Parts: sequence; structure tokens; C-alpha cells
Amino acid sequence: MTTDTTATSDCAAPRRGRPRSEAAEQAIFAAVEELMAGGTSLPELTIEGIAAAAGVGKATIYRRWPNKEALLVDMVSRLEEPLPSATGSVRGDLVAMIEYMRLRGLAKRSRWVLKAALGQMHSSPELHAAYRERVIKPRRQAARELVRRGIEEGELRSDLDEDLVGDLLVGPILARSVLWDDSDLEDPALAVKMVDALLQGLGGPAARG
Amino acid sequence: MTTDTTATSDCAAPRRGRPRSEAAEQAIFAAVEELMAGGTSLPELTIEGIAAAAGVGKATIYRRWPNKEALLVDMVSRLEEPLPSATGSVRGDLVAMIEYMRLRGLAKRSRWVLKAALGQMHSSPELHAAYRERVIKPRRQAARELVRRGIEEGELRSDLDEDLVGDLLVGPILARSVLWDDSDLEDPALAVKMVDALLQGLGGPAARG
Amino acid sequence: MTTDTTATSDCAAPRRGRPRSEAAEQAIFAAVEELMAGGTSLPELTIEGIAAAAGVGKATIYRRWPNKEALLVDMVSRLEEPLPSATGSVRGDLVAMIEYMRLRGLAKRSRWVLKAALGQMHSSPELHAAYRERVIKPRRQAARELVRRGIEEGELRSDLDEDLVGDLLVGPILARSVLWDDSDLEDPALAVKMVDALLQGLGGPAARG
Amino acid sequence: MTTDTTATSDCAAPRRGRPRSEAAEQAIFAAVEELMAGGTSLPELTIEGIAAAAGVGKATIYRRWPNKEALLVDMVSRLEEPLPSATGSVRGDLVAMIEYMRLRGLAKRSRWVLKAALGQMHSSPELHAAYRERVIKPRRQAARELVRRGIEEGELRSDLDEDLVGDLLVGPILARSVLWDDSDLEDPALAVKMVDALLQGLGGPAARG
DNA sequence: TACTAATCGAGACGGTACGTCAAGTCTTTAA
DNA sequence: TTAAAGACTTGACGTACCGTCTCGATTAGTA
Repeated sequence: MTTDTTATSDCAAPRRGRPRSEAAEQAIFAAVEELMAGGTSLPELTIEGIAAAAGVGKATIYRRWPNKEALLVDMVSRLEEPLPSATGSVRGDLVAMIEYMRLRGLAKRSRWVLKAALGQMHSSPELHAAYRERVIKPRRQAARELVRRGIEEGELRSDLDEDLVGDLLVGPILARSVLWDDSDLEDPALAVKMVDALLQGLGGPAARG
Repeated sequence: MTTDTTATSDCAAPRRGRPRSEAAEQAIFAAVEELMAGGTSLPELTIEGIAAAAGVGKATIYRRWPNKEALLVDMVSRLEEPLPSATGSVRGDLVAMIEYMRLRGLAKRSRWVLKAALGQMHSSPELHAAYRERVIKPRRQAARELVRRGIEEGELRSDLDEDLVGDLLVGPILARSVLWDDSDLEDPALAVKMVDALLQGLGGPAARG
Repeated sequence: MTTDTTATSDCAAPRRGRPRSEAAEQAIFAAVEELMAGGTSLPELTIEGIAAAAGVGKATIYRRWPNKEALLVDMVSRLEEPLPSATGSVRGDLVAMIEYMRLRGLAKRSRWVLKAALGQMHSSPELHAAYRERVIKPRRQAARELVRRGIEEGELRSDLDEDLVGDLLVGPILARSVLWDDSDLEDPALAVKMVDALLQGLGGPAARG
Repeated sequence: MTTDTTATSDCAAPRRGRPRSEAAEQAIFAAVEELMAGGTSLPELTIEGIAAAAGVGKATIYRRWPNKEALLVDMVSRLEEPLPSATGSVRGDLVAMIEYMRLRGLAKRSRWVLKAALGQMHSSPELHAAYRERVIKPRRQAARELVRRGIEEGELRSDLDEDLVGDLLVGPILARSVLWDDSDLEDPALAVKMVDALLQGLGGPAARG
């Protein structure tokens, strides 16, 4: 999302003029964090306020991001650590993934920026796309690969669409963390319960015949 | 959400002065629909623009709703038809509920207003609450009752938390309709596939062994 | 210069909406006076500063004048009292006119606004024209009529172009009051000296011979 | 006005480092001329624009002049050729001086820079002073000396203040060239008419008794 | 031949003001 | 009393310049 042309590290052309200040960039990120932590709601979060809090000129912000939303999406994608994965059994990995999402949903720091980007992402198509490309897609991709491994190893049914299975696993925790209430995430055993329920099926005696 | 004092029809005191124009109210709703249909993004949708499009004074809007978000939430709750339910088997009802959500997610008319309210709902706590009270809660309630019935009739497992089962059923379709892409909703058999997969479980031979 | 549509008092159509606040207008004028009196130079005189000093929104200023220059030209034309004239002899009237200009040039209140408009008037052709139409032309017109009367009554030579004579009379005092220094205007007898020197001619014995 | 420390040619200390580029200086002057010729109004004439048009860094301009006004005043004083003078009779010299001013007022190249400096000179006292010192004073000085010579040679009256006489001669042409319209300068015989009218006096038969 | 130092172009920096837009409120006349 | 209209104060928007400050690269004189 960054407009910074130096981002492409393999840039051969010698950059001219004064280089962008890394300090300014960090100050901006820090100011956003601080403001949001201080109870500023999203529409109240203005470029002018960010600039003032960061001790930075407005132009310094606009030079990097075209608008508030782009800044937020950029922050989202920066705070994405790689998903934890690839250790024990497929079931264990699924639990780990969902537990990771649960904790992310609980963490104040990532909560607002996640919801922010989600809420504002409908403003412009390109931001919507960016958000999906940066945040949504990697998660679904990771889930899908996990599902594929599960099918290969016989831990998951092979007669279902991989994408569908992925969404059945990831959808509920996402709904709870983004759409619904924080209190729905507090059970530490939630991930285990979810995965196990999904693996074993919800059907009762009548359905199981 | 409406501030309209005439809404309480059992108002004994004879209202004095010029009565509120029902035409104005309809014009406002129509203007919002029209503007959103015309490609206006949500931040671009201004009270001023709505008033102009509706041929109405701004005060006429503010007299009814305190702000833009309240107007939108009001529109959301007005377009909510009762969930279809209570006919055949529990499995059939679950499929019907999810199918209903799928079609709602596909319908252009409800899409934007749903996403709108979702996106803006983080602005103020009271709107957040209103949206949850009006839209989220009834759905989860309906799902929970369906689950309870399923458990009673033996179609669903009885050893699981009702809320958890509800979210496992509703989460995936919500994620697909709100968070992800429209293209993920196009399969007409989606609801059946989802419900059946959930009922039978995702576990393969290794898990089932 | 005023954009105010109510300015044309013979407007038959009944004006709708809230009328412009006369108080706001006066506050703006007062603020400009005060700021300039307080040593604010012309480029330092900003719309933002005026609005703040007047306790008025910027839009309230822009609703009336398109820019700072138009506001100033409007102020110029408003502080123009009618030129004093038409009493005693033509010589007496000429002295009165020049004395009037001398005092105007000395008066702090009119000095800055005169110079301001003069200096900025080259920005845009239309303001230039407005300034000429409102300020310059009436003065030259008054001078020309005085000259015509002088010619009729035999107090001025009849073989010269009226405009030329007018400029010979008015030019020096204008140059002193606008282009040059304030100290050049301090002699109370200046007007008499100027008029008499001009009437009698500058030529010495050699020229007169 | 130039800040250039190399300007003082008698500088003993051997300058070190790369010397200032004469080419850059010329490019700046040329860019200003070109921009003004291209219809750029004075407030539109920015340092940034000049630098871009000249293909020069902003600092290269600021290294030479502290601000836009200083640059303009410097340009004014550079385009000042010595006043033509000191030949024939005093009357002839007066005509020559006024004719010179008339042509200067008509010349496009000097017009804008003259008006520019005039208009902006009220910004800061020091620039005002500089303009007066560089442009106004030499003219008045030249006029005054001409007047003194005229008095000595008997061509001008000896009973009048020299400064007053100077201003009576110079004021009208200045007013026409700076304050008023270009069309007032078009008569080729203007200088002769002015000087003769002033020398002979404007008084008619009644005044002349 | 290297070193030193001021210059060059470019462009980012923290600011200020611009002129626009919308927010939510208030004040008109008309129904 | 409500309606439409439109002015009110407030404040953020995104842009343009201000005058200052790095950058890497020149371009002299000095060593």
C-alpha cells in the first residue's frame, strides 16, 4: 500500500533528493496507535489529528498514503505476523490457527485496526481489494493448505470442496471476533471445542442413524 | 431508533401544528436508496446530499434521526423481514435459514445497507448496540432456538453449547456474505452443502477410525 | 463588489431561507480594521485570521467575497465619502480637493486600505477595473468638472486638454500620498502652495520673458 | 539587495568551495521574465514555480535572496538605466526625463516589474525602503537637480521649494504610468504638453489679471 | 593527486493558509 | 408546529508554498 518508491529494494536508479524519514513514519504509526488507544473513534481519527499527535506535517502523511483508509490498511498488513503452523497433527494445527485468531481478536491493539479496515474498506474498491489481498487471502490460503494436508493424511474428509471446509473452520471464529462481541471469545478452550465439534459433526443420534 | 414522537400510536395528547409529512420520510428513504444505487460510497453519502436528492430540508432529516448512522440502522431494521422458519425438519429449517442469508447477501438492495451499518457501527457504542439489538441478536436467537429444537428432536448433538453450535452454523455464511466476496455465494446448493457437512462432520477416516 | 444578492434592494422575489447577518458583516469589517491597525502587514492579513478575529466562520466570508482582494476593494469603496466641493471660487475648490486628498493620505485608517487595494489590484484584471471604476474614476471625474468650471469662469486656461489639466493638478498629491513618504504630506499649506504654483506656472524670468 | 558575499569584489579572503553559478542566476531572471510574460499574476509567481521554470533548486534562489520581494526589487534596480539628461536647455531636459518615464511606463517589460515592486513594497518596511532608495530617490534627485539648474539659469521660478517643483513635474506622469491606464500614455507629445503647461501655468485670464 | 569546502539539482521536512465541503444548529417565510 | 430554504460556527479536507534541511554529485581551490 505504501507509495514509497524505495520500497522495491532492488531499485537500480540512484534515488535523488532527501530520502523519506523513517522516524516520521514510525511517529505516524505510533500516533495512530496512541490515539486509538485513547478512545478515539474511527471517524474522529483525522489526518489532522494524527499529524498533530505525531509532530509531523500533514503533507508528510499524504506523501505516503492517499488517505486515512490506505494508512490503516497499511498498518493492518504490517502487524500481520506469519500464521503459526506446520508442527504436529492437522487437528493440532487447526486448533493453533483458530486459537491465534481468537487471541488476535481479543488483543486490543489489533482489534481496532482490524475492525477499522473492515469497516472502511467498503469506501473504495481498490482498498477493498488491497485488504482482501493482504489480509483475507493469506488466511484463507493457509486454511486451505491445512485442509489439503488434512485430506492427504486422512484426517479430513476427501469428498468436500476445500474452500468450503476452510470457510467452515475459519468463518465462526471470524464472525465472533469481528462481527460480534468480545465476550464471545473469552473461553480459552474455544478453539479446541470448535475444531472438535466440526471434525466430529453436529449431527445427533437421529441424523447419525 | 426513530425519534418520531408520533410513532407511538397510542399517544393520547392531540398533536398540534402541522403534522409530519409521510411523503418527506419516504422521499428520504428513496433518496438514500437511489444514491447508493448510483455508486455513492458510504462516506460520500452525506446528509446534505440526501436532503438535496430528496428535495427536503436538512432539519427535516435531523428532526427524525440524530445522525446518518441512525438513519441507516433504521433502514436496516425496516427491511428485515421475519426469518423463514418452523416448517419441516430441523435440517430443512437450517438450510432455509442459511439459504435466506445467502440470498440476502447476494441482493444488491440489502448488501450495501448491511455493510454500511456494519462498517459504521464501530463509530459509537450506542449504534453498535442498536445494530446488535436489532439485527444480530434476532438472528442468533432464531439460530439458537433452531438448535435447541434440533437437540430435542435428536437431530443435533446434545453435548455441545447451544451458542457454539449456532455460531458454527451461521458464522461461515456470514463471513462469506459480509467479509468476503460475492462470488463465494453464487452456488445455489451452498446452503445444503454447508449444513450437511456440518452435521456429518469434517473428520476423515483417520479421525473417525 | 459585494456578491450579496440582496444588495439590489428592488428585488421583487420574496427572499427565502435565513437572511445574511448584518452583524457578521460588520464584525468582519471591524476585524480587518483592527488587524491592520495592529500592525498586520498585507500578506499577513489572512482570511483565516480575519475570521478568527471577527468570531466568524471562514465560509461566512467566502459567501460574501470571492477572495481577500475583493473584500478590500469593497471596503475601499465603502469608506469613500463624497468629495467636498462646489462652494467658493474654483481656486478655493481646487485647494479643498487637494487638501482633502492630503488629509486622506495622512489618515491611518484610509492609508492602508488605499495602498492595499492599490498594491493588490494588479492581481486580477476585474479587481483592477473595479478599483478604477469605484475609486479612481470618480476622483478624476470630479477634478475634470472642476477644471471645466474653471475654464468657463476664466480662472483656468482654455487652450489645454481638460484631462491633462486635471492630472497635472491631482497627480502630484497622489504621488506623494501613495507612492512616496508620509513626511511629504505634513505641510498644512501644501495644497495652497501646489495650486498657486500650478496656476501661476513654474517658469522663471527667462521663460516668461 | 543581493546577499551574495562575493558581490563585494574587494573581498580579501580567498573564497573556497564551488563558486556560485552565474548560469543559475541568469536562468532565474529569465524564468521570472518568462513567467510574468506568460500571464502569471504576482501572487501566482512563487519561488517554487520560478525554481521549476529555471531548472534550479529552491535553495539556489534562497542562497541569493531572502524572499520573492527581494528578488523583484533586485530585478528592478538591475533594469534601471541611467536617466538621460544633461544636454540642451532645462526645458529640453525636463521633456526628455518625462518622455523617458512615459516610454518606461509603456514598455511591457518594465511595467510589470515596476508595478510588482510597487504593489509588494508595502509588505515589509525594509523592502519599502530599498525600493525607495533604489528607484524613487534617484529619480527625485535627478528631478531636483534639474530644477536647481533651471532656477540658476532663470528658466524656473526661484521662489518655490525645489522638492515641490520636482513633484509637480514628476507626479503627473508617475500617476498616469503607475496608478492609471496605459491609454493615458499614448500621446507622443505628452511630455512637451505637460512641461509647457507647467512652465506657463494653468491660470486663465481671470487669474492672470 | 588527493582533500576540503561550498555549490548544484532534487525533494522531503514541519508549518501555515488556502478554498471547499459537510457537520449540526438557527432563523427566515409559507403552509 | 412543521416544511423548505439557506445562513450560521466549526472543523477537517486535500493542495500549494513557505523557508529549511538533507541527500548524492559537482567543481573549484589548497595541500
